[in-house]
Amino acid sequence: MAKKAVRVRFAPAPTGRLHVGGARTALFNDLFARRHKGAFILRVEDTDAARSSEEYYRSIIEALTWLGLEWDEGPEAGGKHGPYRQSQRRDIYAEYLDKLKEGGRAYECFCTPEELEERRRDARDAGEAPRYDGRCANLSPRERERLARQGLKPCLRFRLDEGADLAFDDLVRGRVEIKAGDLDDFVVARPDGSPTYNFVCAVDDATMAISHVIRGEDHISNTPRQLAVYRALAFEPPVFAHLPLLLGPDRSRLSKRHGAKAVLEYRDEGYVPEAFVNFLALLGWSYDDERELFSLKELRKYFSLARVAKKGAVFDVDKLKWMNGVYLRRLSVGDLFERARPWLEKAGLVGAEDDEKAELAARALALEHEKIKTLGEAPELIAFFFAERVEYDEPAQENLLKLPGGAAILRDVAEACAALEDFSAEALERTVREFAQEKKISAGKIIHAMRAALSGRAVGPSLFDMAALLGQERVVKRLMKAASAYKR
RNA sequence: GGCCCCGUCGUCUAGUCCGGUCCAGGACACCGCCCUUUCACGGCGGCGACGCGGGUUCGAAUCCCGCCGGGGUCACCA
Repeated sequence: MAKKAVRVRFAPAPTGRLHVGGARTALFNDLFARRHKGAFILRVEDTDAARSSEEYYRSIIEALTWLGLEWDEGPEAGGKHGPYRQSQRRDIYAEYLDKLKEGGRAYECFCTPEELEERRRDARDAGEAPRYDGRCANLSPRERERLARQGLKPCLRFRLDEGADLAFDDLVRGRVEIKAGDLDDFVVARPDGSPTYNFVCAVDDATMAISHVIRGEDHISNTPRQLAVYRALAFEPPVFAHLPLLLGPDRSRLSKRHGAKAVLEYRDEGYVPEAFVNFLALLGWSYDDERELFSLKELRKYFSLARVAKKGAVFDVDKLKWMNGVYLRRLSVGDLFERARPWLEKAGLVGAEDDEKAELAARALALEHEKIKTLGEAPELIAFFFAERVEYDEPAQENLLKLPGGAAILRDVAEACAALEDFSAEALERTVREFAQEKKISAGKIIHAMRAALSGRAVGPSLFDMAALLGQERVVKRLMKAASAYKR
């Protein structure tokens, strides 16, 4: 048997922004396609005109692009199985809808949404499964005519074959057994003729020659219905792989109620795509018992559905943050600055030009390199280098107070600094240590007080590096300022 | 409630198919120590899990049965 070419798709509905769950699904599709040298198709499921918007479509594309995913066919990429927006595939659906009708696999149903809703409620109250009872399944032509004359517009339902075995072999979960008897005749087209999800999904996957449908576990229950459509239309069904869901801290499906954010929000907070993708890949997939750092390229080489877990995974921001730090640390100081630049500009620390401010920011950031976890933290980490006046936070004030000799000592330190000809970190350190010894004060105390005076904080980069970067003038000024603050 | 899926440290997971090498390995988080001018980085160490009950077996996280727990889904939304 000739192996079918691998073709997978990611099919978002542009009714909202791309969230982490969707991003993970898209990523796994990309990885699977690359791993098997197949094609990755982007299909836009915009049949719900009321809820779909061009703006959401744009933002989804933006998010996928940011992640670094690449699709071979899609609305803009083109391809020979297009169009790739469902709103432009009406003719195709109409054609297959006709086939369904011709084959007697669809029938008109005159029940109104209100009636159906009521029946569902009753069934639920009676503790029964709320399923369509098939009352319109065998309407005679005369009855149909009578109902139509009453002004009722029928929708079209799929006629399920009660005896059909709709089980399938899922690449992640193994065999999933579902009997047709557990399902009801579902709607394939609304009264206005517009087709619904389970129908278009099957038709699209078939006509786009999709070989593997990789999607979230929440679609498992739709699979038998789609299988039934494949069968009725004599399509060869694809292989299915249902990914475990992404969970919130309470282990229910991740949603906005858990503060689940859109992918682009993570970008805006300063997470880098290489870390985000790496982290996402590990949510449900693993390589072995220890390796967990992978580039997109490596993921595309190693990914395997066989190693996808069945259990849902909780999205752990702490670990994402750690991983982001790992990737940030791997950057050269120049790259780190360039990537943090948008945040620095937004905070007003640097301008668009490469001037002294940019130079200072780049060097300051280099001193905070091993500490930064997200690019969004960059401004607050180095803001004190730019501050006109230093504000002392609580711990800083304490360190200032803990300095034996207080203001007088600080003034002496300032003088010593002012007297330096060579204002390098090394010279500075030598001077301060000698000074400490001379005054019989622990170097640590002086260093802590100086850090407080220079940055207003108790934590920060190596004091001498930071002082050297600040420059003699500012250092002396800030030390004197801190000394005078004691009197208050 | 029906149907479907899932169940190893707090979290992500390795191991489960082919039972012994697992008194269960790695990572994040947390705690301690070291390095050290603080924080961080790094190093070392610690805490911490096979949901429960039966069975099969010389031996079970791994096989079988039952139970319990969690989740998903039941739209003219996708």
